[in-house]
Amino acid sequence: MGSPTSIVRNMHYPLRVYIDKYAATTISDADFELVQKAFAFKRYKKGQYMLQEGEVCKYIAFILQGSMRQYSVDAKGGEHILHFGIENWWIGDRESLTMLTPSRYNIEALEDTEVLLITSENLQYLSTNLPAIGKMISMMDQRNFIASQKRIHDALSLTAEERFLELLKHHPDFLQRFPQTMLASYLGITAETFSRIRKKALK
Amino acid sequence: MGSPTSIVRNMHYPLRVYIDKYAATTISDADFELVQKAFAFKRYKKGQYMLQEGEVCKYIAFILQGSMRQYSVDAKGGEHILHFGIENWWIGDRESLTMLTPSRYNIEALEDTEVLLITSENLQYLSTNLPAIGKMISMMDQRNFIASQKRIHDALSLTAEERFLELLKHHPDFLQRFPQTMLASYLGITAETFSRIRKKALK
DNA sequence: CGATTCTTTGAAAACAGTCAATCTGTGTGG
DNA sequence: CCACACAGATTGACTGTTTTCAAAGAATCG
Repeated sequence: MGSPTSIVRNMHYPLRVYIDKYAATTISDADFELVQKAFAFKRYKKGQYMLQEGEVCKYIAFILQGSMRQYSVDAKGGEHILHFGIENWWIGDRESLTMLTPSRYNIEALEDTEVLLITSENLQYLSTNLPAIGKMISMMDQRNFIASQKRIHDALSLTAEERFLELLKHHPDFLQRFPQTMLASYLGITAETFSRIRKKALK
Repeated sequence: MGSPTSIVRNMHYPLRVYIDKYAATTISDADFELVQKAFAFKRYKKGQYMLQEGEVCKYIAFILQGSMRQYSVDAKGGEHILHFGIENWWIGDRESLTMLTPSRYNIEALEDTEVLLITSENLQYLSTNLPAIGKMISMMDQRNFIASQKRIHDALSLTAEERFLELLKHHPDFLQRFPQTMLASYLGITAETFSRIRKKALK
């Protein structure tokens, strides 16, 4: 029999912490065995794509290490970043995953990245059979929704400079981690405007 | 015993249609009895508030008749509409409801409005005891999330005119139903800009 | 009707985007 | 180790879009 550490210290451990945190319970070793089996480990090299526009998204990823961006490309070729995924965040196109429709998004690794992938079926299975996972998913949806509401509010009501300051406040780490061109795209402004605002705001 | 029509034709009927549609099942009469008991009917007069900033949101509402707006007020007193609720849509502050935190939003009836209210506890209860409701809620969350993603994308990548055209395409009824000042606020532009864009786009 | 709110229009100012040039840092191959 | 290429960042001048302020006209409600 494996000692507790054989479960605690494995590569799925961050996911276990995440589940316990958002389901507000402690998942049993037996249940977590099921969870582990439902997720597949995968590495992406920097620049590699987890999803490309037009494909149907087959997995949602839990990021163990590294980072990814989810972005769309508009008619004029401009890229718009909808979401950055970092450690202990999820990334994937939920719409495409469950509706089985072609995705409008690209998901690309920004660094060498390690993730745990789960299919829609497995997620559904865990969700209906393990109450903790059901709870976690509904919390996840809710957090996503709340974060989206804030993002909508900010995008519609704040100036570029105010949005920059919000980013600085809530994700100061992003400033170190991602190139400014991408942060600009995330805020819905040009790289030039980002540069000017940054200079002005950090004086 | 009531005939089937006594269930089918009552005021909760639109909710039943909604559940069947989004849970992709037919809910039994017995289960729907439970649902009916969990919801409370309420009328709001035009201009009346279902929620005011600073209060904790106690209910989510399913709109039977009429319309509402959910909006925030910024530091300079400007109003920003996050969401319009009309027949067969939900309205409420999910964050405040489940976190029990004071809401940043106001929810106001724009017409005389009839709703079915449900508390967080009752929603939780139905969700865990009636599979159809659990399914419906997760679909609801997902639809909300997808709609939010689109709204973020539009707010960050489209010009005011393009956003107007999107509104015209997806919610042409809104143009008739809500004053332009509110539609402008929903799109994140001023009433003056809305008026000019409208004139230009509808020529 | 009168009062209020909503809509339109005009002119000036603020804001952000575009285009183009330069600068910086990084990594690669010679 | 240097030179070069490349991607990202900065700066300036200009353009275009949206806001702001102000005033007048239209619609709605009590």
